[in-house]
Amino acid sequence: MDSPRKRTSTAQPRAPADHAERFRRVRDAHQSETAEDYVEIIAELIGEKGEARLVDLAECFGVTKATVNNTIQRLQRDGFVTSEPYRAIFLTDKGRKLAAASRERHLVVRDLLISLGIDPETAEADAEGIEHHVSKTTLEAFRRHLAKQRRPRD
Amino acid sequence: MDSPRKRTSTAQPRAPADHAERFRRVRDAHQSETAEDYVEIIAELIGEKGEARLVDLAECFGVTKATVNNTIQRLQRDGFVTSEPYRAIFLTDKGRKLAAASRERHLVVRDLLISLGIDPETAEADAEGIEHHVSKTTLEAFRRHLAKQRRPRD
DNA sequence: CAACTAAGTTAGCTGTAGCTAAGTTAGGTT
DNA sequence: AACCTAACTTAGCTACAGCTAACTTAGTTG
Repeated sequence: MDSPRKRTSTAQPRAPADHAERFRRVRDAHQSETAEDYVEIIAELIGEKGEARLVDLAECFGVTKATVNNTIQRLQRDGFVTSEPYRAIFLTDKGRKLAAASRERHLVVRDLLISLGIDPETAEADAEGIEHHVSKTTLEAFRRHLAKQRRPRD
Repeated sequence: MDSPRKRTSTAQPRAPADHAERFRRVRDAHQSETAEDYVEIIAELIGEKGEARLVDLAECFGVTKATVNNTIQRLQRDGFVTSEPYRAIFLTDKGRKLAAASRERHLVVRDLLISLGIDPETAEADAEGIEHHVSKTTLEAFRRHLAKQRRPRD
């Protein structure tokens, strides 16, 4: 017996080194990353070309078609996309919502990095990894900072 | 035939949507995350108690001892730690170096978040996920921003 | 309309990262 | 010295995320 997933909210009296919960959250974020990245790109492709093909996704992510196929099946299972054999991939409502939120967050993160003097190239690249770990609270703070930057004297 | 891992630096003439390289970097970051998190915590435990026990790591990360055992074996294989059966875990030079760098980066990221008005609690939590995706360039920019904050009139 | 090709699928492999359950070992207690 | 118990290990499972190789389908083109 050894189950670490229990203490979801036992209100430990200020655990000495409560890393556990934080790491749990990072692990959870990793779970959602793939979905977020895929729906974001799918939305982009649909916007650009009207549809998202498996081969385009493979190209975009730099992985094989087989890998994309696997992932799409998972995303379909989880209700983010619809796809029929040999046909293009489309987003469900759930997928579209996630895509919009992800995109917005991505842009905020990227712009924040730029606002700190990071070159757009690097900002774009780092935002890709960072975005998935930015909590609501932090995202809000980023937005506030950007707003402040835009109208310095106020 | 379908290998996406080839184009390491073929200097494509400004690829239209060169997401691929970015995503590749995010995947690479994920690879190193575990190592960074572990050596950081191991260093901390050694600092506090003189040694790092498997059971403490399990507690810290909120995973089972079996999982930690696996991970430690991988870290040993990769030359970050030394460990003998039923004994505590210690860092190699390589491990210590990684731990120091990770810790420093972690602190910079956390402090940057705090400097943007995020509460320390959240900053600490988000830093945990974000730190692994902060490039050298970005880290430098973070440091500059912190330095500027500390002496506003200059 | 036949055939070719690009797109998509399937099968089967690897490695990481988690888990449970059951077994060992080391070290402290009696 | 014997024995408990906590710490550690091992075995065997799941899911994700990648790969290659081989196959099928759809769509274009001669």
